[in-house]
Amino acid sequence: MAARLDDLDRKILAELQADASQSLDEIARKVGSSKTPVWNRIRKLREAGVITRQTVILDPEALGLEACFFVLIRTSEHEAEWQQRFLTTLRARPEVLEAHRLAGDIDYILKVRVANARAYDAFYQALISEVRIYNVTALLSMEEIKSTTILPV
Amino acid sequence: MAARLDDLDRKILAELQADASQSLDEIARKVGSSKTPVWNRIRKLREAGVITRQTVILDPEALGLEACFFVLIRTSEHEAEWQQRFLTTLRARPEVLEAHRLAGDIDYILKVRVANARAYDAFYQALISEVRIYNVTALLSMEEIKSTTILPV
DNA sequence: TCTGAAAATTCTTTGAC
DNA sequence: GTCAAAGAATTTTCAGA
Repeated sequence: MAARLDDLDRKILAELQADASQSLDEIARKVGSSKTPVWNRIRKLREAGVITRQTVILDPEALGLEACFFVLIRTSEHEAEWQQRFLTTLRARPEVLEAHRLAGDIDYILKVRVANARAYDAFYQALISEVRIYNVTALLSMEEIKSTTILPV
Repeated sequence: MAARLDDLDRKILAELQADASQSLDEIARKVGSSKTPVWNRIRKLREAGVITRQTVILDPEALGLEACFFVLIRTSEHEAEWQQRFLTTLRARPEVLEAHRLAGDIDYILKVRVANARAYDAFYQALISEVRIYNVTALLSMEEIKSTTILPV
């Protein structure tokens, strides 16, 4: 699964992660190469699935999404049908930014972005009405110390 | 802090979040407008800080970063100096993708991406050697059900 | 695989409505 | 604020080394 990347690939990925709006010329200059090779490598990195998509990062506060919760979920249900419904629900909800199935006594963790505590409660009520859940702990973020999409390459 | 956005702004933001490599013409067509107004709005959304940056999303697996941990941290220290050192440490560590200060009995949560369990342990040892921490619980992700940077607009 | 240049497309600005 | 057009810059392709 892991792609074989050389030093030039890594430099290009670092530049693209830092700022994807840079021109090819600019990236080529910074990584010490020229336009065509950089362009060919980016194309290959896309095809190989290393680069999945290009996007803009928005400021949640500027959109009025001022509350961030991490939700720890324990469930007594472990049947395929239940799990399928739970997954479908999570994927359909735009306020759920992350969802992971965990090892250990906590079964799932979610990261949820909403306008305020009331909006979180609406989400919570909707969730437990759709799927049976044994235990839920919501951790409210007071301060976002760090939040990055930049992976070390 | 929250910017006033109209329907056209929201449509543009949705398109940019979905795929920032689209041309202005394409975005304009999809949102039912034309190039110049779309361009002006994007510029204003940047200036207003709604759009913070443009980036590429990479596949962590393709980079060999196959382990994802959520780390729950309790500390007995609440002095400014300790907190400053802790924050600086987290921000400097590229494997820490998210860090939040929480309300409640758990003080901090981190999201950490590493190659494997051994790499996580190296991170953990480095962290506790740099700052005093009372209690740490690591939750290992078995499956990434959802992971998106797309905020509901 | 890289270099360099040409062709095609897109971005950005301008001025009229 | 919108539209259309034009100049500037960029992306993409394609030879040749």
